[in-house]
Amino acid sequence: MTGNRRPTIKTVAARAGVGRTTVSRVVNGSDLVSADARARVLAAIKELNYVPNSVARGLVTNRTDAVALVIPESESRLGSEPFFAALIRGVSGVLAESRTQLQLMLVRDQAERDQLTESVATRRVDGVLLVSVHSEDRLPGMLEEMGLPTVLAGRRDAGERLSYVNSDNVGGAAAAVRHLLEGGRRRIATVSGPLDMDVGRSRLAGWRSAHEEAEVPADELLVETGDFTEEGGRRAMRLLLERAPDLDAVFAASDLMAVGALAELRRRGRRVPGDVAVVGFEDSVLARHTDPPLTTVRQPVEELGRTMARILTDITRHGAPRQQVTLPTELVVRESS
Amino acid sequence: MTGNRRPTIKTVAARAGVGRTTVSRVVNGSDLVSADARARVLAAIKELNYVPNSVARGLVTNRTDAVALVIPESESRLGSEPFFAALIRGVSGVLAESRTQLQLMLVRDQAERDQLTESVATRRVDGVLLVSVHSEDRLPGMLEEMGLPTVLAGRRDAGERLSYVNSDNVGGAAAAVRHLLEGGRRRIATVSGPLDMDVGRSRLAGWRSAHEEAEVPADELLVETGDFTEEGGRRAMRLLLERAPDLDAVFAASDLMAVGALAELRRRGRRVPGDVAVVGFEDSVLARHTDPPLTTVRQPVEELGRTMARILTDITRHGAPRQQVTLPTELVVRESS
DNA sequence: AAGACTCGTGGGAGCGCGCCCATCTGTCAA
DNA sequence: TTGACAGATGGGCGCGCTCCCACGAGTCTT
Repeated sequence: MTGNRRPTIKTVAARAGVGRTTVSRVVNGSDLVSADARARVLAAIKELNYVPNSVARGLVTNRTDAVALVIPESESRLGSEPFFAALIRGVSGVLAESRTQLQLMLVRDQAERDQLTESVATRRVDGVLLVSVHSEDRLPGMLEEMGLPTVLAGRRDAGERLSYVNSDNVGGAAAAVRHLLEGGRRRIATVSGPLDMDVGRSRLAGWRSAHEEAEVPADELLVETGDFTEEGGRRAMRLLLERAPDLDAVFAASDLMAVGALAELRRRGRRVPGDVAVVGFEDSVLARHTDPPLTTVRQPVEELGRTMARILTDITRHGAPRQQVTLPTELVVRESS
Repeated sequence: MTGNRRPTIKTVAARAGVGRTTVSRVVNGSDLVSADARARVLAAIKELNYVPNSVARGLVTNRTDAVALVIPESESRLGSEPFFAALIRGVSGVLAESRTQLQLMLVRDQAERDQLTESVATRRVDGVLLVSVHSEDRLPGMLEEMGLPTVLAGRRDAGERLSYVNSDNVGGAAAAVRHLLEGGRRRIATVSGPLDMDVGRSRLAGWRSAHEEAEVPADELLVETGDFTEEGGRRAMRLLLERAPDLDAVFAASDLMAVGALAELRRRGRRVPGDVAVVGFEDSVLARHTDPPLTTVRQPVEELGRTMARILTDITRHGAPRQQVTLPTELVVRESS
């Protein structure tokens, strides 16, 4: 059984008594084959246990049936992980349907990021999914310039021209703040995300717009920037408490930062939600396990992954044009508010 | 810039005024090239922005410089995710060094699993990393039979013949139970993992051996099987409490099951660690965020991933023989015990 | 009955690359 | 001067596949 090489299309053709082309047609589902020939070929394939060599096929078709998912390692650290796990799950599900391979690329530093362009240039993938792009990021542009279809998770800014799938960050943040206002809170602080990312700016904009809408002045003293990590949330909370001891609520732009804020509040002896209400963003697994369970804005991460994969597939397989999609978010009220 | 096709080795050869072979030699680092020719080729490569087509190369070398990481989707659900995230991080780090691509394959069901063999047979990868294999799993054997180097995370049973990297499950579990015994506990229950997995059996064996060693009888009534999920941990805890209301400690074979156990204990009004001490296994991010913070056995997951990747690379690149490695575990005492 | 189609079929060419082997150049010893 | 040899170089070939196009056999039309 072992020892002799894998059968090629030639072997199968000989076995079935037909030409290579006919075998190729059967394998690729062309209907320009007689029932008789098709049957013989299929039999031969089964007997020989033939599997087409996709590398050889890729050489001539100039396609690989694989896409890359690029994730910056620095931001996948810590508990941001649930986000990536859910994303991968969504992406993977859709890709499996279209028999497309998923190349995972964790990018640690700039060096690896540069290398990425090259690695992608060797035509190992038909398209790229890009996560957490910063505003000034040049990678997406470079990829498009190379003619490689690209879909972003989130956008670089409001004027994004590439394909992307985004959550309704403004709407979600506004809903969170509105909820706090309705609960009678008036000094609502926010731990924002990095302001060089659209997701950070948008969630902050939602915080502002909800205040505006309710005609409650938004005090800029109540804004502190975090970096989406637990430690960043803790640090921001500390600064906020020092600056505005009278705050009665916090909207953190991520669950993980909310966890940090909770820890700092506890350390300072502030009760949640008694003294200070806390709301996060994402509804990761974390949110159900904090003490108290965290009110948060649910972001459909898995659906986001699915949509990204679907758009990319549409582009690579069917030549579809660029698409920009925004998915709705939803407030999940638990006990921290 | 766009429009004209990517340069091939031929283009570069013409540009540099040398033959294709010389370009190939330069690209692949052969030293049978004069300094002069090498310089000209390198210049041409830079000018034309040439990147070798790895698909074409793969066709002739019969290598892809890619490996697959296969993860059963069912078990990556819920909060088991930290494990996979850390594993991926470790694997990815080592692979990046050897410029190897990582194909991620989430396998949802048996159908996809069958398809996997085929997909792997198309020679898109040089080797396979396999996670959470059950004892009767035939996939590893099939892969090896196809001549595809395979490294397992964990082993199928004590007599495993394939390459694997394992944690010291017996030792870790024994250390956990020993710790509980030293704390004066005498009725130590355990929520085991699935017994059709070596990891489940081994951690249970550790529970037994620590009892034996301390000459404390191990009551089989205190054993209940879980499935590594939070809900499974909750269910097992419920059954244990009904069967043995006098238990004063629980060793859960995973952090996630420990979380479930904690929830059930709280629901029943048992205080932790006052009434019942709880110890988990893995030391995932979860463990630091439970209430109270969870004592657990640390498993070096990222190192496990690194080691797997290293072994696989040694095999595919240098023809190294099979290797079987067991990594040490370490008890991390927090407040739940 | 002969042209005009349609359908099924298969061989040749070529995708971009690495490797084998023949060729060429220069150097050194006899 | 000649032969031997090492170093440098390039062309042919083939990896396994898809696609183009030519060809034969049957069917339909006028």
